[in-house]
Amino acid sequence: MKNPVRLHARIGNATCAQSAIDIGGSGSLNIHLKKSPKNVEPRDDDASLSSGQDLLTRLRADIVKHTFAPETKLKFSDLTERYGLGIGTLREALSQLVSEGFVTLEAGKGFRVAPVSRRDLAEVTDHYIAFEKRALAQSIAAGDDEWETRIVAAFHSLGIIEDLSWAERMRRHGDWVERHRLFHEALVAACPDRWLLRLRSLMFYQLERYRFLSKMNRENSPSRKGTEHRAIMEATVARDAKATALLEQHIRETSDSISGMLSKT
Amino acid sequence: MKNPVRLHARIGNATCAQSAIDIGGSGSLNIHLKKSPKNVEPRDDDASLSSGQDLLTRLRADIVKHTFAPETKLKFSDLTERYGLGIGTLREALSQLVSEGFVTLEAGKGFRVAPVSRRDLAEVTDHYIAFEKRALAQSIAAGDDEWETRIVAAFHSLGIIEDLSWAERMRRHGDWVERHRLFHEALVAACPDRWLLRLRSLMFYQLERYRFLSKMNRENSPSRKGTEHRAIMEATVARDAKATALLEQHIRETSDSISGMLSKT
DNA sequence: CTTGCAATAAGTTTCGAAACTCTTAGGATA
DNA sequence: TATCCTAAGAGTTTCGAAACTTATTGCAAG
Repeated sequence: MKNPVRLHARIGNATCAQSAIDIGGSGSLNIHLKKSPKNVEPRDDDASLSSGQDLLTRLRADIVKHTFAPETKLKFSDLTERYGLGIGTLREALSQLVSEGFVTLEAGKGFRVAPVSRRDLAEVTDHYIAFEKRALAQSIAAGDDEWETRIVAAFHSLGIIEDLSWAERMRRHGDWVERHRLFHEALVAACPDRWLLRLRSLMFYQLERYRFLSKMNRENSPSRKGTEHRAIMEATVARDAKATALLEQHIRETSDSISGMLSKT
Repeated sequence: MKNPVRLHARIGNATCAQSAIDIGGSGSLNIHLKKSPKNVEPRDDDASLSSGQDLLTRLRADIVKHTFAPETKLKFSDLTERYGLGIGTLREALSQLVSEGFVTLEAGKGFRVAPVSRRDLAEVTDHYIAFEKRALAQSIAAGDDEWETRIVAAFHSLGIIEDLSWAERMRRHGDWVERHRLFHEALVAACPDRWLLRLRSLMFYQLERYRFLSKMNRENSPSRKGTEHRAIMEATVARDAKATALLEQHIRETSDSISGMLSKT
């Protein structure tokens, strides 16, 4: 039970923490520069941030995935056991999630998962569409070869899962979520407006929480998604202005189907 | 040396009425609250926010006011002394400011005040204008008598300071900042889109940091501001659609003048 | 049965110390 | 002089316990 020596459990997994509000140019585009093997490097790769930042990613993912249902009370006694981290570290991560809108904090009553509603979904959808359309337009205007290539790669990676059978897709849903996010990030990666990317990212994660509902309850026209993604990808790479319209339609259709589910509540 | 009893220094009156610029130093009063087991003090006053949330406001205000210059390292040894709070509490507040974009965090290197730049100002300005224009339009469409009245009141309160002489205005600059914020909040208060208000607020505070630069360095056409505010107020209350155009011009002029200052850097 | 009110339990918030990391200074070696 | 190694110092990150607050229970009185 007791742990006399504090050992920062540094598991070597490469799940790097990408903050939803990541501004910096920590893009995956960066080519790894090989360093001389004889020299000692202060840090191997990009700073796999401290366990606190890692926790932020895990907590947000668990809320997005509805591991914690909306309005669930987040008790520290439960959280410390689940994540194996101290109270202070947990408070720090939860505070950031308050700023991002995933968690609410009432003085003296602790933290709760933020509620969901049809109205909230409608707002998030509208803002996300507005951000992503503008970011995509700017990205199309400014993107270079590397940007194009990354989109094609991300689309292919996503398509591998979308072409699977229903059962297999459900089994690898975690992968789908990750690759879907990377695909949309690749589309807008060349946008030079850092704040626009930041705001887009904020809304993306909010919407992802609703998006997960659709996967949990029912499957919505699976093959269609893949077709839409392809059309968006092709129009974008062709620098076709109608890419933004396709993107809007793609997002809105998904949100509308989710909104229908929420009405039952 | 040790302090066996933790006494939350509870200064018994309104704490946040005027955000005093001079917070540090030895200003902490030593109020001894004897805790008798029988006597309970349930109705001391309306319990204000926890000291942690209060700290968040103070820290943000100090960054906005350039009490901590951009890119300043925020050392806990300094902060604990200045705010009289523990490290954990400070980390919690700083984490939220990271999410809001006021502070950056590098693993192992601690917190720093986020940098400012001409480009960042341009982005923040554009987003803020877009948000506020939409929020104002929706507010005009949905506002009721109470909303109108609040705007008129906020404008009057702001005008009292703007009509003062230059020296007097500078002396009460803290009041001006507060009332200016309340005026703009009143304008959009009837907007039903919660996320739009949230995003607007985020950009407002970012812009306020830049706005403070203009006051610190030089005065920019003082009487004009008041005229603009009046025009915006009147158009809004009249539900005139050109209110948004006036608002945009008002914001952009301010930002442009600040941008000119930043170019020297 | 309902209400009021202690006493207890459950949970939150704060704090400082210890573990850990990064930087810098000093000195030895070639 | 330049380079590398070590150690001390400064600063950060984490953790759990103690102080504090809210919710629940138990019990007596109306």
